[in-house]
Amino acid sequence: MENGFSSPRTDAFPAGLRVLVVDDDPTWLKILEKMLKKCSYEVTTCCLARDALDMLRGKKDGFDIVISDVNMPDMDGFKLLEQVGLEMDLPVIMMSVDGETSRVMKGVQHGACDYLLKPVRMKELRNIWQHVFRKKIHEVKDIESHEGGPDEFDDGHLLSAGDTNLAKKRKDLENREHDDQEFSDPSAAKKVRVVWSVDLHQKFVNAVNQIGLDSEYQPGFLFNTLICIFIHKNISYFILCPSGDIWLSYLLFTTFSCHLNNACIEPLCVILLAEVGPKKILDLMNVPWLTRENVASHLQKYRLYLSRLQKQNEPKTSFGGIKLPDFSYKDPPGSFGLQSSTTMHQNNAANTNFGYSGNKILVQDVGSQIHGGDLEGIVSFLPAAEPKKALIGDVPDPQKTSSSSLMGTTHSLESLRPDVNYASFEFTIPRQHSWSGETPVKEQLKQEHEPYLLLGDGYTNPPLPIPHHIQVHRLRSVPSIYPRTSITERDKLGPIETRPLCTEYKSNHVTSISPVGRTVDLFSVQADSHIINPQAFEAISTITSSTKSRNFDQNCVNNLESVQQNIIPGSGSALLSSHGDVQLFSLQGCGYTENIGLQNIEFSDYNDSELVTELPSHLYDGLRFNCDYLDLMEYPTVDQGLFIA
DNA sequence: ACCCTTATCT
DNA sequence: TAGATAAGGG
Repeated sequence: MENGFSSPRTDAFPAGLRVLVVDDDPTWLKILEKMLKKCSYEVTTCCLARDALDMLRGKKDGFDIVISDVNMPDMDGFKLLEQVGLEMDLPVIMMSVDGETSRVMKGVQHGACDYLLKPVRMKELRNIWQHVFRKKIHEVKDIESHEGGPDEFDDGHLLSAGDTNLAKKRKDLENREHDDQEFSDPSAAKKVRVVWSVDLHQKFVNAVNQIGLDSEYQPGFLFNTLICIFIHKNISYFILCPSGDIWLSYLLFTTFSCHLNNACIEPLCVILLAEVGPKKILDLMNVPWLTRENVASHLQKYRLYLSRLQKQNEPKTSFGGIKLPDFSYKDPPGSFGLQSSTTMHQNNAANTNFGYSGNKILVQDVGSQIHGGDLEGIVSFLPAAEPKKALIGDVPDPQKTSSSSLMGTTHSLESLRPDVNYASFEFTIPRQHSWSGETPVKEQLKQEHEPYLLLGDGYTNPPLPIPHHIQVHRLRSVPSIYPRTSITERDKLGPIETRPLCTEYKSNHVTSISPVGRTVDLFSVQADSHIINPQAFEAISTITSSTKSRNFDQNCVNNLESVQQNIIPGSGSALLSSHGDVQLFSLQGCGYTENIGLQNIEFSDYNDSELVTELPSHLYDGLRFNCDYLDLMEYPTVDQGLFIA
């Protein structure tokens, strides 16, 4: 097509692809339009085949590709297909709810370049550009003399087209033989090394950063863990909501928030964790010819690069001048794998350096003065028994906490990989309670091999004035570039049996920090002299098990109970109760002898069986985060562009 | 079946 | 060295 992607000829080639969608069903039209737009395509819809034809005729070069339903009242889809084939050389994709071979064959015979089955998946739509692309390639080839063909694509990535085709084709092979023969000729098969130009790398980095920022709900995509920190009666806690789906986490959190709210507890901050994998990056990058393997490979190098970078900065890596224990007992920068509980145990004893590791974040209240090395008051956790499986039957002794209790816990999990995840937090709390989002909390996220047990000494802290309204002012998403640590067992959650009681809790101000670059200097964060509750964040350490809970109601109740039971006033250890997905930790600072007093938090609502419902999809919208959190200024730029070169 | 990470290859 | 590929694992 001469029209090619003339209009969209931009960096992001497939973006702007002009698609004409024809379907008599308005609902489908809408859906498709939405999906296509999501792919950054330029979409035109039409519910009548005739109109479609008219449009095409009247606007030659107006479209790059046509997607048409097979069954339409005014004109058979095949007929349309035929006409288009005759009059204009546009790739046409047919679709229908019926996958009968003969039909598909018919479509193909009539010249369809693809045949999609409804419901159409995003993936498929994302790939439709290929048809246009291929056509283009062929034309260029035919002309041969055109050396400038590739110029169409500024990145000069065209070279990899063949590779792309093959790669993509591999997957579609089963049902797309036709395409294969038609498009993957020998010449195209030549594989070309992908060159990660600065531009491309930038896209990569952007994608990484974006993960965790994109607030739109996409099942199984993006976020999957949420952490909420709050203080109650001078004791800080945090809730960990690991799940395969951030929204589930969010719902759980939301629900919990309501109770907190009732108890006049305000979350200090909310952190979202997201896993970053080649696939997601690839999707976000939206670079057609790139393959997952390409990204995976690059990601590997990137991680190495980051760890190198980190190592350089290591000496500086101390909190408030405190030298942190180093747990990376093993290995070089490259290995950030997750460790088994056992390993962790060992590590605990060992001293090593910081390292990154998946989904482990380190947040520290920089403002508070932490005494390095002082591990007294180690935060402990008490994984609660999971109702059903009771895998974690025994609650470790809070006192023993740390490694030992962890051991016990994890060991009881059979095949289940100890879904243990430690997180330490390091952040600066901007003075006051200005959780208004105006004072962005800067957080330094760090990843390390080991749970961090940083504790401060006891301080004498004035009681915290507790706001009456809980509001999540900040939501930070923190995509982890490092391998996941199985914080979650995604998708195993099953239907949520909870009902969001306070959807209004959705955050209004979400700020995010750089997912990746965090290592490097976020430490510059100012340590405000007026920390709200220094003691509160002395240390945080958490462990999470991903045991699933079936019944949120029950769990919540259990939670509460266990919390109340387990609280050991003055123990200085953290206490945790958990139902599979939400865990509550007390982060009591040393020297504090106050009871957690969650009595005020009522979970009774959960007892209402009527509340047990599946997560209504419409809630997603309601829970959609606002996007105003994208404060890019907060992004460290460390990694941008540094990698290359 | 799919995706991820790591190690190794080129 | 950078990127591809193979291997192992969840």
